[in-house]
Amino acid sequence: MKKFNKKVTIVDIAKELGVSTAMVSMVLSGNGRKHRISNKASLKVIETARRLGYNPNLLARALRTGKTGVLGLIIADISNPFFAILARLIENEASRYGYDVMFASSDERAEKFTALGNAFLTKQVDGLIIVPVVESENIISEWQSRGIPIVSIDRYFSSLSVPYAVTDNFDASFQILKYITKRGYKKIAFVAKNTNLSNFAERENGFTAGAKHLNLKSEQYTVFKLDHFNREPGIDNLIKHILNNKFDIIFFSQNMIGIQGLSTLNKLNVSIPNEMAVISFDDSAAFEFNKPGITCFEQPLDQLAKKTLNYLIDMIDDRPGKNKDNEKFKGRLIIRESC
Amino acid sequence: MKKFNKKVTIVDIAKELGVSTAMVSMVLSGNGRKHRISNKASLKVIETARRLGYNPNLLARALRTGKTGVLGLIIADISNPFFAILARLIENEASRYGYDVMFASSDERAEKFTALGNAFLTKQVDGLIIVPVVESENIISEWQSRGIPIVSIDRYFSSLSVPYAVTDNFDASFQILKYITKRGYKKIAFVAKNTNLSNFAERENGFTAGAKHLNLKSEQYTVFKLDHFNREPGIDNLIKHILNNKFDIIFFSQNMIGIQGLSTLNKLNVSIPNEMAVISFDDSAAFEFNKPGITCFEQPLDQLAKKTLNYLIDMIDDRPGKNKDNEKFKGRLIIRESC
DNA sequence: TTGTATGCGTTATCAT
DNA sequence: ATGATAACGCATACAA
Repeated sequence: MKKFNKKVTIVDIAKELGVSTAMVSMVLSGNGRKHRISNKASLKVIETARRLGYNPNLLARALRTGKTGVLGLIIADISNPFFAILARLIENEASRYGYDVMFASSDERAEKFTALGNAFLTKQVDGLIIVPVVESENIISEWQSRGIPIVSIDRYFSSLSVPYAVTDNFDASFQILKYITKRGYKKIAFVAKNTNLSNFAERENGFTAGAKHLNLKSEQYTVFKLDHFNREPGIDNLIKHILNNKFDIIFFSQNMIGIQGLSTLNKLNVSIPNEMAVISFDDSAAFEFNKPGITCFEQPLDQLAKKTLNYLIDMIDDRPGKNKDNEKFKGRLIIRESC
Repeated sequence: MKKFNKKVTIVDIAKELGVSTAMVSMVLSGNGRKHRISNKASLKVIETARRLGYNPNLLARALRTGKTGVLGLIIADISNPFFAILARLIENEASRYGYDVMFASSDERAEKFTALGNAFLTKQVDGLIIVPVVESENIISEWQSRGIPIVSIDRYFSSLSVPYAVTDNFDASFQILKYITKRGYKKIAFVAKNTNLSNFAERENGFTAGAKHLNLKSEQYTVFKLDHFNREPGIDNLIKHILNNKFDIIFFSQNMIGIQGLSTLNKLNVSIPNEMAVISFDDSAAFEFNKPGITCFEQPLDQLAKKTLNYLIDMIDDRPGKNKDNEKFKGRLIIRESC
């Protein structure tokens, strides 16, 4: 593809006006006043720039200043609606601060996560927003020690001092459990992921701690764990097992697990909530449109996105500690008919 | 944030080995063989680079070569699952070619679309993948005349010669209509968007042309149009109108329209398919989990993504016409219980 | 086979 | 208030 009009640079403008590129640069980068460029000179420059169709080469500027105006976003999978919505909110916030964002999906794999982050850094992104994956502490720590501005969202590692914005998952599970018991259910199946990622671990801890706090007997609740990577189709069997063991409610600990579990229940023609009640973390179109609608816990994604960018921009602009450097946000129950 | 280890550059490596930066550059950019650098020299350079922890500054390279290795993706809204899935497929394909992608959501607004594209171009993306919006012909045409590699996906403008990969929407509607009539439905409400964007227009054309081809009488089908931007909540009223006028099936022309319409039908406790049958363009979790499941038409998104990147990479690498420069792909019906 | 020198477009330091 | 010029890190035409 040939470029027809070769690009016009500050040199062209300087030549056209018989002034120095220094002056042109100063006014065009918005530092005219700071350098006390006269008003008429400024205006002339601006006018000529427009007339010639000047566009700054942000690449050159970035090379000089060290700032690209681009953020790297690593989530688990952009095609998962949970992350898609999160990405949209992050996009909006980033844009408010004048940043563009490059995204990529880690598929929960540490090697891919590492490669993606390194690729972004080689491209000189100004900062990283990450959804950390299993076994990613070391690389994150390395990035941080290199001075990369980095914030994690949705999950965090307590062993690291990386700022984060996450849902208060412990409290969330506790809330859900209280609701379940208030509704009178007596034997609860908590379907979890077999992983120690903070978000899932705290959901489980919130559940078990809540059970103790509410004086539930051990026969009244069980925690089942599914493979984190969804490599085995274990959910069908698990659901059957739960059905066969007189549980009266299933508490799904996540979006995708809930959707899959629901799909299984539907296939088996289980009547909800009569034969089995259901409640799940995260909302989803599937939950809204299932009949009956599935009661669920909605995370405060907008707050997570806002706070994440707050932190990140502060780090990029060298204002550490202007904001408290991590926070957990409360979500809310969406009551429907399944529980 | 302070960077502790100042970055190591090819200069450092050259100094360390007492060779020229030219040589280092050649081997490190993978052009060692081309320039006939000796094997031992190459190995020494590579080893030292690794030892010193060298990372190429892609910004500098880009400034020099004019290629950033970044693609700009402008879709309507990343939080819409349709586009989220598309984005994921595009991400995968881009990665196969070694590209990263910056994304942004146009919200179907021409001004935003324009601003986003220009911002990406100022950042020197190597190419643009766009879902064109209403009134965007001019700016697209301008980009193209500037020699920007650009491919449109999902929709296209026949007035432009921009390569595209889209679903054969005309054929799709025809297929759906044939299925509807084969199933014996007699009075069809086609719920469309009031826009002349190619994808929606061709769905409508396929529908009306199909109706004529199948010798349907004009009383047997009606096209209803909703505001493209969803500014008015007209769908509730429209659904009621359709119910009151003895249609026996609704054909939703799109994802979001189908979901909203379904929501309304559910609120009104309409029994599907007895009181009203339903079929929709695009699949969705809502369609899968609704009871009854909604029959729908699935677009071949993977093929669209693949072809889009084929075209784009060929343009970037200056191989115009290696591929046929636009194509329409067939999708398929997913039969469920609603029709 | 390797080195020299220059430029990509911009910003920023020092002069004047 | 403005100009000259050296960087930023890399790639490449031309020499040797």
